[in-house]
Amino acid sequence: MPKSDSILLRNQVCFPLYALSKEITKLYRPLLDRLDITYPQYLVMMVLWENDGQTVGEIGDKITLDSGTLTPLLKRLESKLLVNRIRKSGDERVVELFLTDKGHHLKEQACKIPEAMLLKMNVESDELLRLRELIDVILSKIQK
Amino acid sequence: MPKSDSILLRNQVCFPLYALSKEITKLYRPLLDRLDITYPQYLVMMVLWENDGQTVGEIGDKITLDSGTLTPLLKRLESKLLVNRIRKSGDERVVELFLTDKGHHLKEQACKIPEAMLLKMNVESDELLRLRELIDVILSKIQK
DNA sequence: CAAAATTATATTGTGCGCAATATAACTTGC
DNA sequence: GCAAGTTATATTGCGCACAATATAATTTTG
Repeated sequence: MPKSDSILLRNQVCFPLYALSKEITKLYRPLLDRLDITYPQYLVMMVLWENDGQTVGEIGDKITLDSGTLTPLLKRLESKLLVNRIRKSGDERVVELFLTDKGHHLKEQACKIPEAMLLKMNVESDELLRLRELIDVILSKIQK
Repeated sequence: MPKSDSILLRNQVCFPLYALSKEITKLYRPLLDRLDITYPQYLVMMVLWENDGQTVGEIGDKITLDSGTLTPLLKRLESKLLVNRIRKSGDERVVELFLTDKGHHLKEQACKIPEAMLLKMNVESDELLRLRELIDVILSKIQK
């Protein structure tokens, strides 16, 4: 590729990635609207469904979000009555997140989302698998 | 994969994509800070470097952003004296964007960014090419 | 040619995303 | 045991991202 072409949008690698990420969030939106949560909120709920009672920091590590994003997001989940934010006795700096009954129950509805997304995306599962493998390789190289 | 695993974060395909997109924006940031622009602003500038004098709508189509995002972003580029927003004579609804001299000159610095990013990402160019091909396939399927 | 429909951008409101900073609680060293 | 350093979350400020709506200009239609 001639050097003069390197600044053209169509030759960028990261732009399609940015565009695809946004497109997929848009595909999730109508499904998540029915649960009255957003995509980042859905990520937090998945983390808690797998393991209830995690701290803000543990959740943030898993979904790569910092407290500036998580604190207000978690307060919104609390105002929707999906989680409780409880300061740890013994170390008052730490806030632990616990699912409410409503938060636990939401999992039953959420379970249908992955399959619904596969259908909406209209993509071969083989392609998705290759995409994930490739992304995982690149992510691990970048993050170290 | 058992159905009960489908809601686990580690089994999601879209989460690594979301995470990688954010990571890459973070890699761009120090490079773009030197030009005093953000990643979405950089995308707009690339579109204008390739073809000056495009409308808000044309720019939005190319980088998949709507006027709610672009109008304030373009005003920020204008306040940095990188572009001029000029209402088209003959159709006052249309705003055309023109690079200033400063905007044109910024391209010379920006030309170094793609190569710098490749170095920072520490990824085989072969892998990046495969990633882009895969993403393009999936994007085209989703967007139709 | 005037009312209705369409088009293009702008505005508003909500929710991320993140850097920088603040605050409060805990731990360590002397 | 207390001052200094560290840790965990919270706050602030700015810039996207996008849905919903508004506004204004143009085009279409009867």
